Amino acid sequence: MPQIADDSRAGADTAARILDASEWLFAEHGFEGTSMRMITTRAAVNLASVNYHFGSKEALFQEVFRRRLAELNRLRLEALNRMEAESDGTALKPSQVLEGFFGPPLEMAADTEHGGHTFMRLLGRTYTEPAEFVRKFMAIEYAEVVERYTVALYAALPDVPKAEIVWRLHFMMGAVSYAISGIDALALLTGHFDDDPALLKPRLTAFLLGGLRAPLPEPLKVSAGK
Amino acid sequence: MPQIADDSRAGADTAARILDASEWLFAEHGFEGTSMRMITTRAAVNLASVNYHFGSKEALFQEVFRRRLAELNRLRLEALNRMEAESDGTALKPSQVLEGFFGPPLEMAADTEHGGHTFMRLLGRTYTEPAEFVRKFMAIEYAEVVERYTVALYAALPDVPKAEIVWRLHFMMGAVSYAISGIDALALLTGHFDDDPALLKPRLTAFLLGGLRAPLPEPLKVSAGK
DNA sequence: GTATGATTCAAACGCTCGTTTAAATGCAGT
DNA sequence: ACTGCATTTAAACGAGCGTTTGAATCATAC
Repeated sequence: MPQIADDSRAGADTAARILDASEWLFAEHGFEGTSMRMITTRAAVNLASVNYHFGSKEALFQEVFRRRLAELNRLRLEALNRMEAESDGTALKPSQVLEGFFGPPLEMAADTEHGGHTFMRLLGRTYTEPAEFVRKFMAIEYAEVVERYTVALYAALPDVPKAEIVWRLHFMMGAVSYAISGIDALALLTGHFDDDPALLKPRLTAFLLGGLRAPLPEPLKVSAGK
Repeated sequence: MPQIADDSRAGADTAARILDASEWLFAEHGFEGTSMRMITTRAAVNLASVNYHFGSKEALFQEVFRRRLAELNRLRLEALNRMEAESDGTALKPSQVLEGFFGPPLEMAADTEHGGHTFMRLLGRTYTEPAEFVRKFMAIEYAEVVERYTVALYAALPDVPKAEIVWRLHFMMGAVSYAISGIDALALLTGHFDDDPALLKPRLTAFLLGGLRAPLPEPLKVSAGK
């Protein structure tokens, strides 16, 4: 094991190269489909260095998530804090809440130069890949952000039942996660997709806002207003 | 190799047991995470019988998809044919098109007794798992349904640019796929989810309709109307 | 320049993987 | 009862897996 996780040391760049290589490989082939030898070959480091620097393959996987998720959720909380400070106690608009929550991941997904896009693809597919050890870890990492943003959404949409809001947040996360990680899937299905990728964010935002503010479904209208 | 793929023969029930067992295991652990020995143990058959009946692990995976996807898309096309026959050439309502496209998978997902729910979880996670050999296969299997339904959506929403409709179909598929395959993910994130699962379909439909009919995003309004 | 401790390295560990083999078994039709 | 063929079975194959080992190498402080 290395002494400390310090960036200004000898093996620092080895560890970083492993993280970048494995991030891409995990996104491309999944956790089980990525072998240690694939990682160390791509990173151009010795096979044993993954275990030396991270302890195990599982621990490496978690570290890949930790460094990106921490940044992502920090940005989300910063945005929410800023908006709430500027609103003088009045409720935010739904579009503001959406921008705060989905803006950071969408911008990260648009960043193809620093691995952001790669990580968002990985995150998208990990939601549906229920590896026990990463689910618990994500629940912890997400807890504060989800709590803060659901409260903000309750206030932004006082007429929508809270359970409905939670569901719609769920639906929105699906649409976003899928839009990011599965873009080429649709290209395969439809063929023509020579469209400007910079338009993804406004397109998606408009769609999400429409869904979020949609009329309540019939079976709920009678017993709504919880 | 078995002579023919006939249900009324000696090994028919062995093949069916393998399909059911592997469907569940693939959904639970993914393709790479599921081993031949896990499958044959769960199906209570001999290890070699997978290769005997299906040829290889990959071929088994494809057969798991083929039997369910064929049924799913058959239902979708039937629904569309029926609705178009009853509409006397006038365009369908957006809600009808959505019901025809997303009704069958949602009902399949609600069926926990015949493996439908299991398969929809598997399908959801396979969208984001880009195993080359299954992507091409899905593209073929989906081609007709997507073509027919996009045309129906164009007619149902004459004011929305076609590119926008394709995008929104994409977003909707994400929301649905995620809602089906990732339900427990949200339960982990929020804690409380003792809600009636039968309400998923109306909730999701209301959300999708809202998104589908949302106002166009700002950057598009100027150059819209393609 | 030598001691010290972090890092890299080649090699090997035991294990599980998907697949193949050849013999055993079941089940017609005659 | 026997033949022919589909199916099942137990055993083994080579390959790749994640991890561990102990020695070689490097950087730094004296």
